[in-house]
Amino acid sequence: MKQNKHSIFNDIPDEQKSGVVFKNHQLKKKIIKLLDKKGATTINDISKKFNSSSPKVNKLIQELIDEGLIEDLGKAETDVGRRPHLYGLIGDSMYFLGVDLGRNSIEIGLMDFNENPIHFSRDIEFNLENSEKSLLQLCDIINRFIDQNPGWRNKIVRIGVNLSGRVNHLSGYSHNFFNFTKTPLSSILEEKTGVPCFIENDTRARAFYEFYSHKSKDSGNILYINADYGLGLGVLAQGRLLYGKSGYAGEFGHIPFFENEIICICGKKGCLETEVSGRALEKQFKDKLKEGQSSSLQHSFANLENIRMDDIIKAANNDDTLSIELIGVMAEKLGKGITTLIHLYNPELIIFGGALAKSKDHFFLPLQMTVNKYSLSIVRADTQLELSKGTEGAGVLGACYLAKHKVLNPNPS
Amino acid sequence: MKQNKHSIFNDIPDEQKSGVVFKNHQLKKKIIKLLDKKGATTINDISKKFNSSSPKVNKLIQELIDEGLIEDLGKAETDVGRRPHLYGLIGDSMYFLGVDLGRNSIEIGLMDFNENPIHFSRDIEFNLENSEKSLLQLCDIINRFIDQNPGWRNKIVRIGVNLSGRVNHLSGYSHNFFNFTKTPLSSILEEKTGVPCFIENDTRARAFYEFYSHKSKDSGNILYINADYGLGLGVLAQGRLLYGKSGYAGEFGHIPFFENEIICICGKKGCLETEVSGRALEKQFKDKLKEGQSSSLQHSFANLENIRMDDIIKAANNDDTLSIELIGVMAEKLGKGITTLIHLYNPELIIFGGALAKSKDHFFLPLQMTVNKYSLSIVRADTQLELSKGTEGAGVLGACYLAKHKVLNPNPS
DNA sequence: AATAATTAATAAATTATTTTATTAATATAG
DNA sequence: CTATATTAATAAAATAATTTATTAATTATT
Repeated sequence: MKQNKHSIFNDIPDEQKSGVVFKNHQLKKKIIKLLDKKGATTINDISKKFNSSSPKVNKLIQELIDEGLIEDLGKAETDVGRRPHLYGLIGDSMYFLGVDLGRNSIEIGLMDFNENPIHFSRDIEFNLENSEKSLLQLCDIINRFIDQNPGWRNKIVRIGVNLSGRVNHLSGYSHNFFNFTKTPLSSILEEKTGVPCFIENDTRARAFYEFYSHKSKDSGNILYINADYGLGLGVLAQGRLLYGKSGYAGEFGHIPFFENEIICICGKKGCLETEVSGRALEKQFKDKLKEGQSSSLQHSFANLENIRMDDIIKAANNDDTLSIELIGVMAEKLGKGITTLIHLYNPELIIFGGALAKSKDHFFLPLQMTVNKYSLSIVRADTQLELSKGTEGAGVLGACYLAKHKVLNPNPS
Repeated sequence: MKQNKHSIFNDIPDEQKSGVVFKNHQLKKKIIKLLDKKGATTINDISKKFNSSSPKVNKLIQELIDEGLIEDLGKAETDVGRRPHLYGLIGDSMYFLGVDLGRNSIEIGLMDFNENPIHFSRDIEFNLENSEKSLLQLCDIINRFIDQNPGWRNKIVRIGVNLSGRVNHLSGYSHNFFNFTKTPLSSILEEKTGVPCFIENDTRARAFYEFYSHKSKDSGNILYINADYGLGLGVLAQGRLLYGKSGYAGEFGHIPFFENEIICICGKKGCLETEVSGRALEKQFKDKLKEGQSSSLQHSFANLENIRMDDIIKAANNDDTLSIELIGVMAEKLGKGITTLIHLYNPELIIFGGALAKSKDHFFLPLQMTVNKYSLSIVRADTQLELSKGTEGAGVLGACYLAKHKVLNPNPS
C-alpha cells in the first residue's frame, strides 16, 4: 500500500533513534501538540515552554512550514516592542479516519486536525461475520472510502475502528470478531490501508466523543452512561480512559443489584441490566399490558409482541402514561446505581446517552431525584449530571477524536 | 530552617530554566530513576535509553558520583569484549520520612532510597486538634525525630504526612485538620522542617504501601480494602492512585447498598458500612446477646457494653460460634460489594486489610464464595483476592513509598 | 603466548546549540 | 516628527553535544 507522506507521526527508523534527527523529530511533535492545544503561538513562547533556544525553534518552525504542517498567521497584537509572528497548525494538513462497525452496516467519517468534518458515509452495507471474507470486505470498504478523493490518503495519519465486545486497544486484538489470525487485527488493517490503525470498543469510543466534545473537562473525571438496549459505561479517570486489567472496567450493567429472579443475557441473575435497560423496558411494558394496563400503543400494534424500545420511548414523549411510569421507575433504579458510581469515581460530570436518555425529563428528573436522595451531599456536590445531545455519528466522531488523541499522546492510554 | 544539600530533587531557580544547566539536571534525574528501577546499569545502556551520547552520560555519571549519589560497582560479566563498568545508586545517600497521624499518637519512620528502614518511632504522644498549637507540636515532633541523628536532615529529600479525612494532595490543603490558615498545610510543614512535604489521606497511603510492596503489579490495577472500624477503599488504576475530582474517589463504605433503617455516621441510611464494618459488628454482636444468644465473651466481660471489635475478632479466632457466624454473614455482604468493584475497576488484585481481615478464613472464605457467586466468570477470572499480611507501620511505610514515588515522578499523581 | 575479534572508554574532530550582540520593528513620549 | 524604550528576529561568537577515531580491556583462537 501507498506510504503516508506525513512522517512526522510515524516512527522514525531505529538507526536514527540516537542523535539529533531523533530529538528534532520529538521536539517537532511537541510543537505541534502545543499549537493544537494553545492555538497560534509565538516562537518565544515555544522556546520557553520547551527550554529550547529561539534560533533552534525558529529553524524547526521553518521546517514545519516547508513540510506544509503549520503556517505563519501574521503578527500578534502587543502593547510595546516589536510584534512577534504567530504560528498555527494548518488544519487541512492531516486527517483522521473513524470507522464504526455495526452488525449490519458501517459508518465512516473523516475529520481534519482542527476537528472539522471532511466527509461522512452512513449506513454502508456490510455483514459483520467472524470470517476472513468479512474482514477483507471491511478493508475494501475503508479503501474505497479513502479513494473517493485522491488527496485524502496521504493526509490520513491514523485510522480508528470501533467494534463491539471486548477489544484490547494495546495489543490490537479483538476478542469477539476477526480473531482467527495470529496477527493482531490492527496490524492487518494497517497493512491493507497503509495507515497506522487501532481498534477500540464502541461504547468507549462513544464515551470519548462525549468527553472530548464537552467544554468542561477540568480534572478529567467524567462518566458516560449509554442507556440503550443494554446498559453501558465509559469512564474517563484523571484524563485517561479506564480499561482495567483486560478492558472490562466499567461493566456497570452486570453489577449485582437486585434480589430478583430475572436471568440476564450474561447468565447471572440480579444484574442491574435486568431491570434497567431498553431490553427490560420492552419486557416490563408487555407484562403490564398482559396484566390489563392500557397504553396508547395498543392502537398502533396489531401484535403487541412487535412493540420495541423506541416505540415505548416515543409513546412516553407523546404523554403515554404507562410508558412514562415505567421509564420513571427505571430511572429511579438507575439513580441508585449512579450514586454508587459517584461514590466510587467522584466524577465532575456524568453524561447520559443512548435511547432511554431520549425520553428526556421523564427519564432525567426521577434519576436526579434518586441521586440526590442517596448520595452524600459533599460528594454529590462535585458531580454535574447532563443529558447527552445525542449527536449523530458519535461513534465515528469518537474514533476520530481518539485517533487524534493517540497521535498526540503516543505513550499512555 | 537548614537547607537540604541534595539539590537534585529540588526545583532549580527560574533563571536557569532555559539552557544547558536545566537539561542536565533533568537528565540526571532520569538517570537516577532508571538506576532505581533497573539496578546497576552501564553507561552505554543509559545513553541508549535516553538518546544521549556516551561521553555526555559519562560526564553526568561522574558528576553524580562526585555528588555522592551513585557509585561505581565494578565491571559487568560479559562474554566478549571489554567489560563495561556498572553504576548504581548509593541507597544511603537519600532518605524519605513518613509521618502517620493518629488521633492520640504519631508514628514516624525513616527509609533510605533502597527502601531499607533506618529508624521508626511508634506511639509518640500527640493530641490531634484543629489548632495552631497542635500543628506546632507536630512540627516540633518531626524536627526532634530528625535531629536524633545529625546526619539525617541533609539526606531527607521529602516528607509525607498522612491525615484522616479529606486531603487535597495537589494543593496541600487538609479539609478536616489544620485548616485555619491560608497557607496550605504542606507549605507550613515545609517551612518548619526545611524539607519539601506533601500530605495524603491515611487510607490511600496504606493502600499505596500494599500496592508498592506487592510483587505482582503488572497492569497497575489494584484495590485495597480497609475493613476496620469503618470501611475504606484505596484504588490504583492504571498505575496511578485514583482521586477523582476532589479526592473522594473510593468512598466504598457509603454506597447505597441496603434497604435498611440503620443511620450511618455519614447521615444517610442503607450505606454498605451500616452492615459491613467493625462498628456494625459490635452493634450486631451486642444485639444478638440481648436476643439471648450466647458467646464465650460473656464470661470475660462484666459489662457487655465494653465488648469491642477486636475482642469479637479474637473470639472468632478462638472458635466462638456467634462471632464466627456474624463475621461470616458480614463477609458475604461485603462479597457482593466487592463484586461491584470487580465489575467497575476490573482489577488484577484486591487486597483485604484492616482488623476484620485478621479473622482470616472466617472472613475470607465466605467472602470468596460470594464473589464467585455474583461475578461474571470472565471478569472474575482476572482478579486475584488476597489477605493483607497486616504489616506493622503500613501507614508510615506507605508515606515513605509515596515520598519516593513523588520524587521520582514529579509530574502526574 | 601472541593475535584476532569484540566491546568500552576516552580523545579529537565535527556538528549543533546556546548565548550574546546586532539589527529590525513598533509604541510612546516629548 | 523624532528620539527613546521595548521586544522580536537574526547574525556572530561561544559553548556544548555528538560523531569518529583511537586506545584500552577482555575473551577466544591459533
